[in-house]
Amino acid sequence: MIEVRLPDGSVKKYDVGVSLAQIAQDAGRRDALVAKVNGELRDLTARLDQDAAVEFLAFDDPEGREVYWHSSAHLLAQAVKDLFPEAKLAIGPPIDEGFYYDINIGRPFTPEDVERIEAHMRELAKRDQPIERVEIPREEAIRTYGTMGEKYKLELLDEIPDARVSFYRQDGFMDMCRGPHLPRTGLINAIKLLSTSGAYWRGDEHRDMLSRIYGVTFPSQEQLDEFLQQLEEAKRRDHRRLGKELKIFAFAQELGQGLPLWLPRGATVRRILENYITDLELQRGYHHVYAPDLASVELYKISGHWDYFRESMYPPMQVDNEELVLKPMNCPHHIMIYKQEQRSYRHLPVRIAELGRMYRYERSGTLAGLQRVRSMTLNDAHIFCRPDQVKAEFAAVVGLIQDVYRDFHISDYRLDLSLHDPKDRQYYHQDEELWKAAEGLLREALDELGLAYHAVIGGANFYGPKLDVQVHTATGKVETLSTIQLDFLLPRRFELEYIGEDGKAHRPVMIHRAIISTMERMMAFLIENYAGDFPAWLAPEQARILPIADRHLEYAHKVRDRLAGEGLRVEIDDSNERISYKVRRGQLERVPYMLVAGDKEAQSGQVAVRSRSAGDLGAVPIEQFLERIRHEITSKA
RNA sequence: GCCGCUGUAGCUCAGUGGUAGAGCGCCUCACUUGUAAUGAGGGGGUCAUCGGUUCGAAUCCGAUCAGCGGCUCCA
Repeated sequence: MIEVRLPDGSVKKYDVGVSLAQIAQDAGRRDALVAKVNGELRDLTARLDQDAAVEFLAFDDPEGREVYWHSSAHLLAQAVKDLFPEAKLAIGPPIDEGFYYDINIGRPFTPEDVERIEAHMRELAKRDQPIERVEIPREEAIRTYGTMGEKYKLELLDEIPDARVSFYRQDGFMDMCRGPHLPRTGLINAIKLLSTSGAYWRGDEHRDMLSRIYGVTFPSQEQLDEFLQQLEEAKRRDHRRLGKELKIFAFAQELGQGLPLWLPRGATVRRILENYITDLELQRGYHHVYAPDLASVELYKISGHWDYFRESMYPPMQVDNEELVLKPMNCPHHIMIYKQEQRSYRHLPVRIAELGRMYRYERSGTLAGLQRVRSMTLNDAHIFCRPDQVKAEFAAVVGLIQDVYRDFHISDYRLDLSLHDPKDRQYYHQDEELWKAAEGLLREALDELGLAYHAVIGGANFYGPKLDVQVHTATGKVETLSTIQLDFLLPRRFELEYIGEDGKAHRPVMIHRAIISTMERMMAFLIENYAGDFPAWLAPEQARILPIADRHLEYAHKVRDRLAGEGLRVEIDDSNERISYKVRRGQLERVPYMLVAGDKEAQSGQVAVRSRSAGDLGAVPIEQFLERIRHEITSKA
């Protein structure tokens, strides 16, 4: 007999060899998809031969869902193999929201193919086949896959050192897999294949282009419907759609790809953002500068951008005896500003900031609305400091980020510690000592602040490691908003110095940082985060006066002048329309306040206030409304 | 850049080999209006661009450009 301990603390005795499925059934866990035995995920079909702590995971558990989607990927592969026996399977993992499988059938999947595959998956699921784990000797696996011509599987097998490898079998279909998996295909009820795309084998653009099919599955149709509805909701938040609707920015084919136009309303919001962050930085000891958009190639040869960043730069243009490029980064310029005077240790840190316009050649397929563009203005700054000041400066930047995020109500983010990949000799400078020093220092600084982060190998810049603040876009992608980068390299390349207490020259450390990202990306993020409803302090139009009839126009102008005189952004809807129509238009254009002005209001010096979110608030004196919106603006509510 | 999909009026979309349509927006007129659409009339598209097939192309084919979903890359 063995003892099984369940999460509720109860202990049950079982015969050796009892299946986890049996235990789940006894525990009344009909929703169990997979088990965790002594903290390790196991198939429900697995058997126990010694005492263990067992818990069961259902679909509502992230790990349970992962298994569910992993098995769904197998089901997809099985369906494809049935319909396209010549298909070569690559990999099919679960992802955050669903799963995919990379497959090569020698041509892309057509929408019709996908429909057939989806239908066939349903059929296979309905057959409710048991999913079994089998372990076979490595040699046998190589032989089998060899005769099947499964070249991707063979390559994967190459990297598995174990003598025996595990496979999962359902209904005659076998796939090499570590598992675990669902016990039966019948648990997969609601199936939707979402999209197809090309994907390089092993993510390497020099290798085979495979066809990837994305899908998602749920235990019930209701859950699937809800998921699909959420996708629709997300589309409504998409900054590309809202940006057009709300006349914030635009692209023109005649202008070129990735080159956004800021329309008046967007420009207004941008100006507020720029003033906001500039003021904050000035308060915190930054000095704002301006640098030209063009610079000599020489500058970037010194910095190393020419060697490491050239493919993201626009090609140089020859003018007279100079070779000029559009600047892809602001750091070398700020370095030149640092070098304008001899610096003493007493002057450090020197914090040089700029809303720096940059141009980067991004590959056309990567451009996305304002999230990824080719001309952008970065809320950039470079802090030149002594080594002993790095941690304090780092902490100050983190503090600034936290303050700013509070103002913008940003709470859903993740910290990535982006480190260099020593194997990538192409992109990273080769001084391992410098990497060690910079990365070590960054980790220390983070640990001292008690910040939770996760490390990303290969995420660093060529000159140093960084801390990236990652946020989600409406379409579910992850983008960097803020970044803090530690750099020991450029000070050396530019031979930066400060005179120390000892009267000798020392080398400063550089911190590159961006708080509200580029104006473009921040704008995209804010549109999505607020779903188009900018709070009053950011709204391009804060209030709109709606005269009831023509005879109220004069009063409307008086109100406008009063409010505009206070610095508010106010318009009058003087169109020949009924009030309900003007209200409707104001709501659709997301104006935070509408001020209705009719006979009553004109007589009493009032406005009937309508809030975008709360509706009709009744008539109040103009001064009272002013007080209300002023408070709302200063509190950034 | 690569793979796939898409491209019709300012916007959202219908039209699938036989000389271009709707709703909204825009303009004009009337109504002078009280919190999410007043009514009537009007203007507006070389159907992304270029080339081909055809008696005839928005429709079929090719190329180019742009957008979208991914891959790769990144603020």
